[in-house]
Amino acid sequence: MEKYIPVLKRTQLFAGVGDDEISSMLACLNARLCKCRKGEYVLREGEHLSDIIVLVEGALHIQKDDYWGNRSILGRISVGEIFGEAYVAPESGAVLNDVVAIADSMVIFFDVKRIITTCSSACRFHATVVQNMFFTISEKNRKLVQKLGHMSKRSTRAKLISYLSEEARRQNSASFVIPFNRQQLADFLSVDRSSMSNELCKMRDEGLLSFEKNQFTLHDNT
Amino acid sequence: MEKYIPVLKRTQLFAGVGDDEISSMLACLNARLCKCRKGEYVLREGEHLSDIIVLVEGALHIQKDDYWGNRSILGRISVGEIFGEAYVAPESGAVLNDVVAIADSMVIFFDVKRIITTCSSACRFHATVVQNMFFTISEKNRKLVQKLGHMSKRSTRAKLISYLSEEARRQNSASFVIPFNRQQLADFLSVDRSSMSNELCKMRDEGLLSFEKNQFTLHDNT
DNA sequence: ACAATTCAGTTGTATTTACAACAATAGGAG
DNA sequence: CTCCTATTGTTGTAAATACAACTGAATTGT
Repeated sequence: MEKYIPVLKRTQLFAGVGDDEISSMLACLNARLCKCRKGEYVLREGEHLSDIIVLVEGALHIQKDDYWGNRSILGRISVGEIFGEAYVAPESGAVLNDVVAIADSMVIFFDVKRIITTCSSACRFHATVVQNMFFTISEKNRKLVQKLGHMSKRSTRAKLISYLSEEARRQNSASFVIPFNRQQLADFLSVDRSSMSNELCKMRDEGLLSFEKNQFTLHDNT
Repeated sequence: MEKYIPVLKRTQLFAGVGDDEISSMLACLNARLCKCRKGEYVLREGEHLSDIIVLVEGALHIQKDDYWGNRSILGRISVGEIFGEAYVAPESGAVLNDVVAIADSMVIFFDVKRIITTCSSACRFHATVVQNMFFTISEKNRKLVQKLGHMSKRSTRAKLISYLSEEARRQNSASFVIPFNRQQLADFLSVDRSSMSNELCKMRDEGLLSFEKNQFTLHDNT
């Protein structure tokens, strides 16, 4: 497990914690290293979970099969990311998605109870990790709320307006760069790329905004 | 502030904590009571926040104005609920929505740093509150992920299938009751009620499922 | 029993979207 | 330079949705 300390050090969860401290915390937190070959399940829908998991090698897919067996891929987990944090509350019930290794992977399980129950004294940085974990989940929460705000709009245009308004505000400028190309933006907003491209051009022709590649500018229409 | 201890006691945040302990924690956590008259802003978009807030009287709306000034109401906060938890991470940036009192209200602000930094000994239940807060946010997170899963489907039918499959699984039965009427379900999935009703009936006619009022049954189509 | 209200389903139409297919452009690799 | 690919915009059509208006059933309150 020691092998992965440099990786852990770069995660949000262990930010500000030194190598030695991480090493001692691995024991304190009852960390368990787990190898998953490509195609194996890290989490299976219906399981109950009381751990937070960190991916330290490889890559994972979050996927889901509906009642009739149709599969859809909801997201990807990359090295350094944590997952499973949404299921650790006693009342949260079973895991809702499958998590599958799409390459040979290594994950580390941390017992949540051990994390939130600050230990006596042994590891000085335990409190830091608790804070890190809290902030990580808080930040995830914020991103989810934000995305849900865009997605709850009915039309492609409304979704675009919601997203672009947000970015303008976040970057504090009517002119800003987005971190997506057209296909990625369409995927992010769950709309068809060509329809979205079409709508963007209509909005441009109406004078609402202008853009070039990933650079957008919103216009006042006062 | 003492007046609201019975309310606080019933919140998720203070579950399992006695009246006396809550009383002493209010000081320990640097709780600040704040009165908001109807129409006043509890949080304003763009603010920075380092507190978790509990509504103890009244009701609030979460709302948002886009770049061009169009307002939309994203949700309602009722007595006992906590909010603001998505913005307390140092890297999370400014608040993204306005929170407005729709009735004369009372809210209590808790400094997050005080909560996650467990104090020396004074309040025995501090650790319990930390765990409660963590689980509350974790659970919120789970609900958001789940809803996002439904909302990311393109068609009304796919959204319904996603939602109903989930409920069937959660209640561990192909036959189950949903906690919404048709209008509420449509709002939840961000679709038009009549279109949804139409689609539900089509699915019923195709033999995919059957329903009566809020009781749904999914059929195998093997 | 009666009126009023809420709720679910139905229908028709105008609008919007998805989808497929294709054109134009830019950038990179050989 | 030329080929290849990725990206974006464009168009037409079929399908799905929103919207408005209405019906009928169930519920509630008087």
